[in-house]
Amino acid sequence: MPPKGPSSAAASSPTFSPLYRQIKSLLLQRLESGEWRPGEAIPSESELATRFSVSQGTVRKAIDEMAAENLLLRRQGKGTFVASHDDPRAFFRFLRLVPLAGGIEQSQSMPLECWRAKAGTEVARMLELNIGDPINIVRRVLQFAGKPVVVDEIYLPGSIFGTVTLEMLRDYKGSLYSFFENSFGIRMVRAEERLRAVPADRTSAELLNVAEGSPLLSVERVSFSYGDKPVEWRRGLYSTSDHCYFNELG
Amino acid sequence: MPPKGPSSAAASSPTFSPLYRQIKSLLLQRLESGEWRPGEAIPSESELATRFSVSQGTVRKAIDEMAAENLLLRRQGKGTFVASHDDPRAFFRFLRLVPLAGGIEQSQSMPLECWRAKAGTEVARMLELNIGDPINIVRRVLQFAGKPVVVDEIYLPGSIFGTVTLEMLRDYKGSLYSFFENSFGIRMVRAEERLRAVPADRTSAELLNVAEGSPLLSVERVSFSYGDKPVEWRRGLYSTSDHCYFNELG
DNA sequence: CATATGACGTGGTCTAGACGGGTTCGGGAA
DNA sequence: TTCCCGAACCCGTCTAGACCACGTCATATG
Repeated sequence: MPPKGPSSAAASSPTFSPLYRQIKSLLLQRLESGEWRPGEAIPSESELATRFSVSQGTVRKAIDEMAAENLLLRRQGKGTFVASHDDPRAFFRFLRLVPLAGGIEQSQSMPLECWRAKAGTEVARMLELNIGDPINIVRRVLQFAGKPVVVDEIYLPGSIFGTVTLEMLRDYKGSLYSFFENSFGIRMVRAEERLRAVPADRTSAELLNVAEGSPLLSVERVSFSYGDKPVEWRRGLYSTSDHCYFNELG
Repeated sequence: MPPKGPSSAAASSPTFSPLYRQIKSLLLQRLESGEWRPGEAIPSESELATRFSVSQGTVRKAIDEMAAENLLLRRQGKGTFVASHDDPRAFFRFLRLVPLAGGIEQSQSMPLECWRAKAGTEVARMLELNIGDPINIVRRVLQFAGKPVVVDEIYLPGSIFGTVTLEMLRDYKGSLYSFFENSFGIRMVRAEERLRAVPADRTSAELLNVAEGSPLLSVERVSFSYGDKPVEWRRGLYSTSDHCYFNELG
């Protein structure tokens, strides 16, 4: 069979994209539709190749890109799997807090409140909602080695999360994103964070056991699911007396 | 010619690495030795393939990885180039500060002091030096739109930088890393940052035009050159009233 | 029953060759 | 002289097929 490629047709068209990117789009659709769920294996490279009528190398290149974006996880000898927040490796991708003293600590989430409300202007803009749309708001404290280090306020669109209750949060063992994934089928893929230094307000100071007005690290985050759809906005206040936010610049 | 690969010899040896990684190592050596300088083009894929007696695809895979690490820059039709901090794209990789209001601002570096000293315990540990080794210390202010936003203290090993003077810094137009690259042939490849919120000390507060004790973002950075060699340690205090530290979590 | 052994399916590596698309430059046509 | 077009060279894409390394599982063997 002669190479087909993007020859004759569609070449140099304004919407042209190479074959492997078209394959990637198809795979992304499958992920987004939930046809393959987090943790599950997707079909083998050779099967996908025959199914899409392309060579194995083309499928491989599509999967390579998706693996580089942490959407898929390749395991030699076993197969290719949909990435999941249940995987311990995924934990530290979204929580960049490390102890100043070194070592690794286990974190524990302590939900405080959880209620339903209507989106204000800021939350609506961040989550691409209309003002007044139903949202869930969660307030929680994150502890390291038994000491409170982070106080979070988390906003989730009601349209896709339905109703979240304090009980559900307290009962779930594991990270919040793992909870979202298993309870609502929503997988966080990417996030943008904006960091500032701010003085502690009264209530946060009490929760974190620091003096009112002392410097805290403010971390505002928008998380995106498949297709760059924003599905979470949160603001965290980090006490950085014993921990720091670690970041790697490539 | 039959595929050679890692067959027969060296397979499953403890120090085994695939061919394309060996090629990558060879290319890294060339970069490290300065045989190919930043901004220059490296030999074409086909020439490297014949030179190393491997297929072009193997060279391609080695270069792909290095391009993903921002060590090389591919340009279709032109060639493959050694990444350089002169490239405007490299600017924002190492300065994650963006205006809160949006938009893009030009930054300007204002060197304040520059002197030679001996490494203390902390700097020596960070830069893998011996205590007492000569170092250069630079203090500077970074302005955005004419307003001071960052005050930096920068430590550079004297063994590789020689002596840096205030005049050199003031005369150079461009980023600091661009200066290091062009004046000393040292290219920063990677960096680790640790962020905390701290109260402003007296001198920093004056330089940044904020109240003493007000919250500042402390950013400690170790920068690495080729071969993960630490070649810079710095601490910056960021005023985050009009700017924030932007980070993307993949 | 417990443990080797080997077949089989998976991703990982490598090769060889073809063609597409971007860039540059020189030579021929207007 | 100016402009256009093709050659030459680069990276980008795609194919086809080979073999390797890893993991699993059924089966044979003690």
